[in-house]
Amino acid sequence: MGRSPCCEKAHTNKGAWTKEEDQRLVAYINAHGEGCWRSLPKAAGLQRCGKSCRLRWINYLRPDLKRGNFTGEEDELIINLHGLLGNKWSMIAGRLPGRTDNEIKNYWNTHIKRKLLARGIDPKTHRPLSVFPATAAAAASSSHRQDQLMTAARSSCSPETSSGAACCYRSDDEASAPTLHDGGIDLNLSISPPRQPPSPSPMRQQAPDTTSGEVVADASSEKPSPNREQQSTGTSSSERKKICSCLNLLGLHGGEGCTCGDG
DNA sequence: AATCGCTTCAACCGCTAAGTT
DNA sequence: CAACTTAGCGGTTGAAGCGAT
Repeated sequence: MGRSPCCEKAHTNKGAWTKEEDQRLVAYINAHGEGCWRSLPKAAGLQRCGKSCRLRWINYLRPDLKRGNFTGEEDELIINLHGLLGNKWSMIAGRLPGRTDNEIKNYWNTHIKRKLLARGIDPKTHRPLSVFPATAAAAASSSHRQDQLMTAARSSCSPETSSGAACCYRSDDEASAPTLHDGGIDLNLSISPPRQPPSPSPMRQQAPDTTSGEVVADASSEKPSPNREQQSTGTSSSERKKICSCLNLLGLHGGEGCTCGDG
């Protein structure tokens, strides 16, 4: 598989976006809809690569984004979904309307990981830590911020939180999220159904409903092409069904976005 | 008030999957 | 069928913000 250069690096801006750039991008997408990110910067008069524009739009400028703190319910949902799907941030984001994969990923790394460690749960395996949390955290994490996590784990692992109760997979607000590590759910699942219903849009474009009605316009008309199945690697229908049944157990079954055939 | 260390998060990078030629 | 092209994903980075001292 060939790999093309992302963009002409010579004449592209990098770093933080300015207000003007944001305005240009929003104006362009409002007028023309999403799609064809490669040519968008030029058409919109932006000195950015398409990738950067796409990211900026998806993570920051999209009008349907829900900004602000995550709720306790969202926390638990993320934890549960992560237990099922692993680091499939885009799939997790697909279950949290108004949240982006990047946002969830950041939130996971900065808040939830620590929260789980404090509860005595390994954030990677979602199982109770069998050794001192900080040690396990260090082993589990490949991040360059291991030391920071360890520090955090130590500091937040007070006698109260590190005692037996902390190992429960329990929400702070007593949400009724099912327990994963002892609930009989197969934690080794690594694939999941598509997060969005298939859409007649270019390449792997997301379903319109995640990108707000007014903006999407007719992105699909710009470059009609067959559907592209969700990127999740080689998901077989039986695997999808398996995932769906797990999501069902969590009360998260995909409904229209589900491709397992169960609806 | 100044400095330092930690946390957060927007943005970048490298890579893969899948459509197109 | 192979090479090319493009969108999208996940990991990582670094600047900015913030609290502690």
